[in-house]
Amino acid sequence: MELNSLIQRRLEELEKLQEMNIQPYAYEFDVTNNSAEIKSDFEKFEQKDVKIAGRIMAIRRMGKASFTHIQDETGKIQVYLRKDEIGEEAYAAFKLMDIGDIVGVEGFVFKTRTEEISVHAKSFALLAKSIRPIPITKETVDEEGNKVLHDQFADKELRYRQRYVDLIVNPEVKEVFVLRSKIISAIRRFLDEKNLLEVETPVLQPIYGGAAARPFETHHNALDMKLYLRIADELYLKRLIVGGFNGVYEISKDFRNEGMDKNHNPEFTMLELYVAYKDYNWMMEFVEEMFEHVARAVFGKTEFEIEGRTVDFGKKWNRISMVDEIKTKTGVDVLSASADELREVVKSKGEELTGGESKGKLIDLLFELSVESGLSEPTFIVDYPLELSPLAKKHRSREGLVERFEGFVMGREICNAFSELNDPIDQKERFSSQSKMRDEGDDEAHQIDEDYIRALEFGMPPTAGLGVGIDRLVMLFTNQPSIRDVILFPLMRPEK
RNA sequence: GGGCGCGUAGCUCAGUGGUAGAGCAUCUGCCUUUUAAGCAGAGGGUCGAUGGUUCAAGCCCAUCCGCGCUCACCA
Repeated sequence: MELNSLIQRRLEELEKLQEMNIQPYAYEFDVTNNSAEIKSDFEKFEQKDVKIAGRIMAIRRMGKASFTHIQDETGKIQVYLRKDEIGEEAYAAFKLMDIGDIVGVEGFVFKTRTEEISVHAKSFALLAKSIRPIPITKETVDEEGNKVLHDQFADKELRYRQRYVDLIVNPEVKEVFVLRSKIISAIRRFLDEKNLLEVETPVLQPIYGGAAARPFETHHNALDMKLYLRIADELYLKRLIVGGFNGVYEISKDFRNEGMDKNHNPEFTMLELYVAYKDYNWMMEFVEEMFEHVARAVFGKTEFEIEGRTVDFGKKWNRISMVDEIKTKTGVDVLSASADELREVVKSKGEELTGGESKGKLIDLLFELSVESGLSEPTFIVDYPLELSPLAKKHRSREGLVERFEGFVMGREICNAFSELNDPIDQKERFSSQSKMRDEGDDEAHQIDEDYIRALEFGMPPTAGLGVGIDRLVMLFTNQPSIRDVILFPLMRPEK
């Protein structure tokens, strides 16, 4: 049947209900219990009165009695209604109910002949009429006791565009977002206990910085000025370290005007944190502790099955030197090699190059080609080429490197950290060379932030900094294949 | 941006050039412990869009739109 006529029919039912003096959009309902607690503690509830509310997900009418399943926030429960008990009028009204309607039920808890825990209705109330049909999914149980879904609402486009429908009919989706919320609060609790201060820094920035990425641009009318949506929080948070906070963090959206795929959404959630008087060695242990804390607090365990492999966050992470590992895998000493020599090696790996790549970029490529995909265990890649890291401090003992690490799990980058560069003279030089790269056409090179230099000139203590992509972290812990599966409303092209 | 694939009823899908289909959902009737409830009947379509080939297009061709997977770009 055509959608409009399905809606039309429900609108007619709505009118009929109004003629029966039933208000189809109620103001409140006194809910006393939810489906999960009734089912998990049946002995306590048996024969006791409860008031539950939720969405009708299935109706089975059998003349003068009916069964319906209603779904609340915690799950589904069956309701049994009899004409001789709820009355002629109420039963007539129930006949006008549809799948999707939101109702409240008062009744007592019992088990049917087939042992299903149910609510035997004494009365029911329509709380909100649904006039648009929801996708119908049905569930059976196979011989081995597994749930089998029929006609599942599966169109990914519709699921992302109409997430509200996805959440109604695909309960495992709701699970993921509940876990996401719990993961983020576990992180907050951990950081608060470590005496870090949660702060908020500008989303709208006149100069963007803190990462290599293209920004979104916007315009402020009153000041008639161009503004950028932040690509990172980094430079503002470090200004706060200059200002005398010993530890700060921010969990917030960043925006990058770049491609979209299963690891990238234009807006995404970042955790950044900075701690004074610490370095990147300290930060590695901090990361290990934080991941273990989240694993235990949210999941009560440290071992996870991810893509068929076991990952244990209860153990120390591997630590691998970036340049040493490249040398082990390829025999190339990237520090002594010239850019041209590296270019040849990368080409021999079958990579196509444009010819304009910097030495740092080539090292990064070589690393990706020879090492990165093999990193399934939690691993810190340590000590990056200076060219790739304009905000990180030079390595205390190794020429050409900075004190930086990235954490990888299952071959995916999950965090990025360094001993923060606090030498204003050095920082100025790094910005200058970034500026040269911009002039040479690298539109992702950093802008010069004079005010940030000024802040460093006042003096910033030695500081360790960390960035964690929260969406990717959630993907990891919930075993979801795409970033769109951990973002409630991922960016989509407009409809039509 | 490249490659591959998909787009048919509200949902899940079949339909390989000759009268648009199935299950669920919807509607009518029967049915007081059912459960993918059952039985009997009925309605429901711009086959993503536009153009082309053909006597004839859901099907073949082209272009466009949207989505998915993948590669590239990108932390």
